[in-house]
Amino acid sequence: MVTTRFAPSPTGRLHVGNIRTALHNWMLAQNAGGEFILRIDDTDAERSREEYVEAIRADLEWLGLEWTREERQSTRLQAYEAAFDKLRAAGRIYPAYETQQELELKRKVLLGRGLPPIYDRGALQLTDAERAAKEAEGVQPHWRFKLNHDEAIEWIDGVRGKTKFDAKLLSDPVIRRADGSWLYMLPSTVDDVDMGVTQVLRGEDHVSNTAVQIQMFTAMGAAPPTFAHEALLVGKEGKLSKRLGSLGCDTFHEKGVEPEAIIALLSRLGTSLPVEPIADRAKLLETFDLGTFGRAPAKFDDAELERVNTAIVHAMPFDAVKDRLPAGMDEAGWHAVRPNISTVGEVAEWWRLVTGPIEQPEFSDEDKDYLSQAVETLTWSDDPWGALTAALKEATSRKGKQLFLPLRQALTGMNHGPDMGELLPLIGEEEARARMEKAAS
RNA sequence: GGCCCGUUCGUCUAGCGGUUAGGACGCGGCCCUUUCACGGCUGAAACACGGGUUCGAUUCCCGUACGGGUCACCA
Repeated sequence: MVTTRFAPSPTGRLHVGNIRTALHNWMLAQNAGGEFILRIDDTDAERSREEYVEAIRADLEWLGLEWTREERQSTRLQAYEAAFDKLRAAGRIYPAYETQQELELKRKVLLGRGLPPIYDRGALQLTDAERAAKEAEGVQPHWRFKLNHDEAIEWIDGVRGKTKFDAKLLSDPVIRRADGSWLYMLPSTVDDVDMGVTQVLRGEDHVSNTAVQIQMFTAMGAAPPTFAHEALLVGKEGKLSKRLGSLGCDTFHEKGVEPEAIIALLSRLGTSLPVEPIADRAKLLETFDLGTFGRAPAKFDDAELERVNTAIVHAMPFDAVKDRLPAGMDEAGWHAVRPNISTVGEVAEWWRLVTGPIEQPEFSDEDKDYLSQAVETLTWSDDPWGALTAALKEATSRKGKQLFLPLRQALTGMNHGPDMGELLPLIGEEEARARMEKAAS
């Protein structure tokens, strides 16, 4: 049984980076017929907001990434408490009394001396008397997890291969604040154990967290899940997030981007597989493989998303869009207009040409004569446009642009647009006649 | 600054000692077409730099440069 999870903290909307890891975890679970857990990491009561929880659910639903289980860290406090007690009893958790300012200073000093800014374990040197003194002063401790410096940290990463870490190069992480609230590291580990998570796929920014958490799993007597860390997404300019962080589902929604376009792009970007406008998830799922993931940061480009979107829209069947089309637009209308749009929202601009009213340009006398001839020539059939243009070609010396353009302008008011052969039957004989007569007068 | 990862056409990448360095998207041209789109054909376009190792390096080793990540009482 494969179980994956997506664990956002509800402090903002989902953005491309989030969406990507959510998607990949979902795909992993789908391909294995396993579970995909949505875990709301809301231990930070200050920053977590209920509206974002709802937005995250709505975004995932919109993307079609349905989860099989939902969990919430704020409901699991007693589990963290139990793990904390157990680890503390085992000597793996110790109290520390430094203020944040002190820690920052220590880091600055180390950095200034060209040393890695690792916590010096000062709290471990404290005597019982010193600790008692701190407590007497009313200083409440925060708590750190004590890493085992002698234990080699090693795992086979799903995308990076064999990965090693030296625990001495890591700071003992603070896992709990003085006020009793929890930081990311321990709850996440406890959850992964309790919820039976078997595969953790997350961004490269978590590799050192993984090193720490592997020791936590071991300390809790649990087997760690398998880990995979994908390279991060960078913007077109090569810089991380900044702009990417603001590119969320809401933005895409507003711009008329189809969820399928986002899915198609994000499931292949940064892999050795080509990005293709594939709307069929089953196909995407078939080729999804962590082994194809590159280790270099992948560039996310808006323009590429737009291209994928356009291609996907051009291939969308009527049934998939009919609920979003203007009233009265049928399948024939959709097929006529679809090649001219890049987002579904744009159909309205073109559909207007069928329903009217339209605004015609001024025609020269010559064109007016031509158009009145066209009105007389017009006959209605399965293919009125073909018949009309063929007859006019025969009867006049016009050809090419001269032949077609005045007709298009009289019928639609535009000099470009959807295929007239498809458009004319939709406009209808009566309306078409009226438009041409008006243009000719 | 330490540690980790990376650097192949514009972009995403294949490559795993000898290849005309392949593909996809994009771009140019031609064909089709009233326009756009689609489709077909075709073209331009890349191994960061410097040293090794080797008969031979895109591929292996070292260094340099550049980029990314991390070293939080954020997740």
